[in-house]
Formats: sequence, structure tokens, C-alpha cells
Amino acid sequence: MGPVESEAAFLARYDPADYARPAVAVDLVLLGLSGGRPALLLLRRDRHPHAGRHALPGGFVGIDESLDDAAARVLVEKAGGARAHLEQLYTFGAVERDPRMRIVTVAHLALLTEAAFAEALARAPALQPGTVTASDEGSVTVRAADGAALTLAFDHAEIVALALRRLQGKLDYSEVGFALLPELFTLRQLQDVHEAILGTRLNKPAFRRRMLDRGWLEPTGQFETGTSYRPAELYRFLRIPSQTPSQTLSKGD
Amino acid sequence: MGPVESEAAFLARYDPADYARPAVAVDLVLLGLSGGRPALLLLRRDRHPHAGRHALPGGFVGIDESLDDAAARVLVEKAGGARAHLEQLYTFGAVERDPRMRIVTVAHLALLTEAAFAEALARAPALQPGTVTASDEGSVTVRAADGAALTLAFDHAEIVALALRRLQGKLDYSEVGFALLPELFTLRQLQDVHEAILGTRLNKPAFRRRMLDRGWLEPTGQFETGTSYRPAELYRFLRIPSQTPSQTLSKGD
DNA sequence: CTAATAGTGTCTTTGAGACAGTATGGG
DNA sequence: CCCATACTGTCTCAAAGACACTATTAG
Repeated sequence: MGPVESEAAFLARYDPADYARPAVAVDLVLLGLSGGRPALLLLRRDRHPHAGRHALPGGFVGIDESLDDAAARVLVEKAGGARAHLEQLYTFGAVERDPRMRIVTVAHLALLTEAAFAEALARAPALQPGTVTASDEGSVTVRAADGAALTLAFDHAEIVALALRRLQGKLDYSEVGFALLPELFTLRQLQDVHEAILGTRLNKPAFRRRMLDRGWLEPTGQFETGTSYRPAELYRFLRIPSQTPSQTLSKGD
Repeated sequence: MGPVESEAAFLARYDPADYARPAVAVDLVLLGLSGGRPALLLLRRDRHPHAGRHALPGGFVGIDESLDDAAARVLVEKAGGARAHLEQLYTFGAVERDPRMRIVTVAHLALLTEAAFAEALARAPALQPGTVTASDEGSVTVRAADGAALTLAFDHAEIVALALRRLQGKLDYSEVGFALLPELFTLRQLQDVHEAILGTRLNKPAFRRRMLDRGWLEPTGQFETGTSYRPAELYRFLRIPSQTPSQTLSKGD
């Protein structure tokens, strides 16, 4: 093979092939809880394609911007900079998913506390809330406040369905559940979050045992106020303790 | 808002904005088992950048090609069309991950049976095998047959590490484990697959009970041959039985 | 017969569900 | 006192680990 030219010389000569490229976008599933159900923040499209339908906030990825940065920027631009836990979900790249042009979109999950959800609604008036109901086959129905079903644009219903499934799958062994709660919370609030996401009722003593035995929670000695019954203790999420290798490996992403 | 023009009229007029776009690629983690360890198929780079390092097979996504199609095409072009279970893993989009130009790559996991692994090696002579060892913190080391550690190009070590973690996470509740086995297999072979992926020993009676109680397996009444000991019964993977909604929702992707 | 592995029976342990009990706030 | 909810003790049950036992092949 002989001597190889230096990396610097190679790079100077490099001329990137310029075939037609898909556009790259990020879309955000802005997810919070409302009335014991998962809730979304959507934008009603007033232009073609899919005018009148509701869509996930999104935007194109800049040429000098990482995917994470693009998702964070969209959060600022389209949701008034609400604080949210962001994580990549899945990349959708069907050829005809957008009739305008070829767009590959990297869908992200953005989890909002109740306060952040309300703040985003206040700061970005174009956003409209919708509640999410999971159907039997893993698809979802999104409804406006008046109960009317909303039709989502593009493949966004599929993205929302995947977001909910992913959240359900990670809920028990990851810290995502805490992204939907304020800094201090009661065990009942934590259980309410799990029940809302999973759409099931959970056994209270078993749930408490499991959460406390994990060592992720710190009791603060403070108690909720304003109740007409025995106030519950407030806890703080510490973080997932240093994991043994086998624990690290035992669950997926 | 007044009447809206028809969707067809809008589309005819639509002129896609043409900002600079990242290139979109797919990379494949071709994963099989070799000697009780996970094993990869890699291409040794003979050009800058990262000349001499080993890289995942990959290719650009065509403008009229879905991500899945692109991954399948790369499997054909770079792995001799080996049969493999393909699934999307994660999308890597750091700005400087490739010094030549901005490339967003959608990493895929391609699981190969032992036969498919050998066939790919035979049909695509450029491929080189490497065994994967997981380290404590979730990173991986890839070694050539002679035990020498291989340095992977770009962010491919990170991609391989994620692939292994994902596989470990999905192994117990999904059908991915069967993608590494031939049509007919013994329970011991199935357990060997799980032990190789997880890097741990498993309890035999418990493993058998769990697998058989799931109803995913059909005993064939056939037995392995050529052993010098009691031959084990061969089983076939049926498929994951129809799931109740709560089961469908109980685990992530 | 022995060697080696397949496959099973059973005891123990762990963790979840169920359910009833006590504790503590407001009225 | 009442009510409502927090929080706990304990029984039962289901599933996993441990381990020994039987079964079946080659030689």
C-alpha cells in the first residue's frame, strides 16, 4: 500500500460529495400531566400541508448545531424556554412522511413539570394542550380540552405513541418519572405520576417499599401544607446511586 | 382567516428552503457471537480520516430511500447480503463527529446468527471480526482475533457500547435473543446466548422455567445429534403471543 | 460400568399484592 | 367525636436462586 499522505493533506484536498440530501429536523413531544392523564403541547398548523391539523413543535437542524442543541433551541423558540428533561426518542425517515420534501426527523421527548407546562402555555400562546389516551394496540388518541379528538399532522401520532411507550418502559427503572415532578414531592404525587403514565392503578404499600428501598429518595423532614388531612412528608430525588456493572447493563435505553 | 388555497396548489408552488444540510448516513453494528462473547464485523479504514482504525460499515441515505431501506442496502453492499435482524438504535449528530463534513448518522443494530456471521465474513472479505468486552462503566473494548485491542474510528466505540447496552436491556423481554440463533436450537444454546450478551452466568432451572412458561417456544420433538452425552431437545421460536395492552406498554423500545 | 450433559423436584428467599390496622391533620 | 388521608405490619402468593436428584447418550 505504500506510505499514506498525512491527514492534514488529505483533509485539505477533501471535496465532500454533494448528492441530494434529506433535510434533518428535530420534533419535540412536549409531555406533561394534566388531570391524571398525559398531556401534550401542540401547534395548530395554519398552512399546507396538513393545514388545520395539530403538529409537534419542531425545526431544522443547523449545519453547526448538534441534535441536542437543535432540540434545546426548539424548546426555547417554540415553548418559551420552558425547563424540560430532553431525550432523544427515535428517528423517522419514511420517504413520503412530509409531502413538501424529504425530511428526516429526530424525535425527542421533552418532559415538563406541571409548572413548566403551564409556563410554556403562558409564554407561547400558539401552543395548545391536548390529553393523550393510549388505545389497546399502542396507538394514541389526543383530545382537546372540550373532548374533541385532534388529528395530528404527518406521522406525529406515531411519534406520540412511541413517546408514551418509551416513557412507560423507562418509568420504573430510570429517573424520568421525577422529571414530571417539582423539586419536592410526596410519595403519593410520585405514585400519581406513575399511574398517569402507565394508565393503571398501583398498590400503595408495594409502591412505597419499592421506591424507598431503591435509595433514590431523600426524606426532607418537611411536610405538605394546606391539606385537611394528615400531611404527607416531602421527598427529594437524589439520583440513581452508583450502579454496579451488572445493574448498568440490566436495562436498555 | 378566509378561504385557504388547495393543498395541490400550495404544493405546486412550494419551493424548499435550501440551507446547508447535514449529510444523513446509516451505520450498522453487525453483531453476532463468537466463543461465548459478542462479536462485531468491522471495516479497516485505509483512508483518512482515521486511517488504520476500524469502523462500522455504513453509507449515505439516498434521497428516495427510507432509513430502513438504507440500512438494508448497506447490509447487502457491505456484508454480502447476510440475513440479519435490523433495528434502529440511536442517532448520532455531534457537529465534529466526522472531520470531513457534517454527518448525522442513524446507527442500526444488525444481529447475525453464527451462520450469517460466517457467511458475511466469507462473502465480504474486507470485513474483519472483533470480540467485544464490556467494561465497568458501560464502555467497550474490541479485540482482534490475536487479542490486540482495536481502536475504532469516529464515535463508533460509543455506538458499539450503546448497541450492547440496548441488546442487554431488551434481551429478557423481547425476541432479539432469537435473532442470534438458528431456526432450531436447544435451551442450552438459548441460555448461552443470554449469558454471552449479559456477560453473566444464569441459573439453569430458573432460566428454563422462565423461557418455557412464556409460551414463546415450541418443542419440536427433535433432538440434537453428534453429542457424546444426552442430546437436548430442539425448540423453535414461535413469536411473542398476543399481548394485553398493559403488557405491550410495560416495556420500552 | 463411567463421563458428561439434559432435564426435574423441591426448599429457600425475595418481592409484590392485599388488606387491615395505626397515626395525624382539619373540622 | 368524625373524616380523610398518611403510613405500617403482616399474610399470602409468585417467581427466582440453589442444589441435589434422575435421565439418557457415547464409549
